[in-house]
Amino acid sequence: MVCIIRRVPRTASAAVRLVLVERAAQLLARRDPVTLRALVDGTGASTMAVYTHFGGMPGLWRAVRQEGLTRLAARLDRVRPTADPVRDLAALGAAYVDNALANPALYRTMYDAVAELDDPRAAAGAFGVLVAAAVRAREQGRFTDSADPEAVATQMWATGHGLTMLVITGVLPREALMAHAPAVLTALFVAAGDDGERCRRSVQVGWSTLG
Amino acid sequence: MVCIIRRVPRTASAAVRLVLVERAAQLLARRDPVTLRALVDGTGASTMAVYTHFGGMPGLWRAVRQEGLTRLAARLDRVRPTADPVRDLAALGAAYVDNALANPALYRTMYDAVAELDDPRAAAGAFGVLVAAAVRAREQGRFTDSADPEAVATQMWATGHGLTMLVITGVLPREALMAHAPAVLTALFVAAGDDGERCRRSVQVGWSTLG
DNA sequence: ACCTGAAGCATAGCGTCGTTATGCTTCAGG
DNA sequence: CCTGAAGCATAACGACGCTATGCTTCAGGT
Repeated sequence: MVCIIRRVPRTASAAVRLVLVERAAQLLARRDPVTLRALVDGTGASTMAVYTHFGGMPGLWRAVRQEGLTRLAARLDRVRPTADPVRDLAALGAAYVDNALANPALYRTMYDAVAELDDPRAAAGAFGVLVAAAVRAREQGRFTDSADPEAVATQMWATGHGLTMLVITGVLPREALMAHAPAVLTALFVAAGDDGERCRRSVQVGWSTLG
Repeated sequence: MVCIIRRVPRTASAAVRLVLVERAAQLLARRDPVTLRALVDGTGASTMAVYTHFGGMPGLWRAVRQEGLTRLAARLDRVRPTADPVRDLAALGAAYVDNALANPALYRTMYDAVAELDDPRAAAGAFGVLVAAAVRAREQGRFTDSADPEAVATQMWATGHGLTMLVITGVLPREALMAHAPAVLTALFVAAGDDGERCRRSVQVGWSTLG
């Protein structure tokens, strides 16, 4: 029988991977060019490390996108559900934007080729949190029965992504995001069936969790 | 007195600029890497042409972004205003999306650094068309007096950009755009004050101009 | 206890990238 | 006719991603 399990290398291979990905995130945050030689300069490793662990720069970028998605998922997990699912949806939107503004370069990198990820289930998981909140909103009668939770989540995602990108690229100021995001979310939730004034209050409470 | 007006060079300088920018757009559309040497290979010019006319690759990218904006503005100009301003807003959204899907690589390039354009007035002009339609909607009582036309236009832009980017990057299928865009637009216009059913009809008519 | 073979890594080099220095050609203005 | 600046071709430079090569290390079999 062929041994499928790869033997554990003497230096924990996963550790080198983490160091390189984190260094890439550092370079991105510092707006430094993420070059092969700049990556390994700080770690003491040689350029070959990128090829043994990632198979080349495209593989490293894939890992970096995965890291961005992991941070996003962790940030969304910090949003604890409450009795008000519409507030929760707004809070998830605020957390999403908060994460993007905290790591703008990493956020942009994610969407360079988000279609090809190492682990697509991580993306599905993060999106599932949004859908789950929308389902609860429908169960509690805030959204009409004909409202599709996946559609609401998709529209939230798309609008949030659009506003976030325009702010990150410098087209719109940060204040514009704070001004428009709650308004757009309210419009979407009201269209899904929520009562106008009640929705406005829920969104305001949920969005204010951003600080 | 010093002559400020530059003399006309023997080969019309503007022509070379246009050729190079168009070649860049070709390479982008063909998904070929836009390198300095690939640019000049087809034109018979040498690499120096890029430096005499654009001062380097960043300058060329600026010109390419401007070209993308010009095409977008031309596409939006083809939308003739009607008696129904809400229909017009939806038609402008459809034209925007149509242009982006026709030139996806050029569209992405535009937003790589849309904040730094050669001629920001071109962007303001294209955006102004959107604002003007929103103003007409308010004047005709479709939107409430408290609705801010610029806010509606900004929210339309952001949501359209988000949906478009998700489709271009391959996250969402094209059908998703056709399914969600009219719904989001309707939600925004209803939030601005339009009547639900009337808005739905106007958006459907305006969006259907996409074909 | 020795041998074997694969994995991890350092070094050196390749081709291509954007960029620049240099010199030739062309032509308007005096 | 002379002068000087603009446009362009050539060649070269440093930095980039990538790869070929050989050394070191150590688990697993005999």
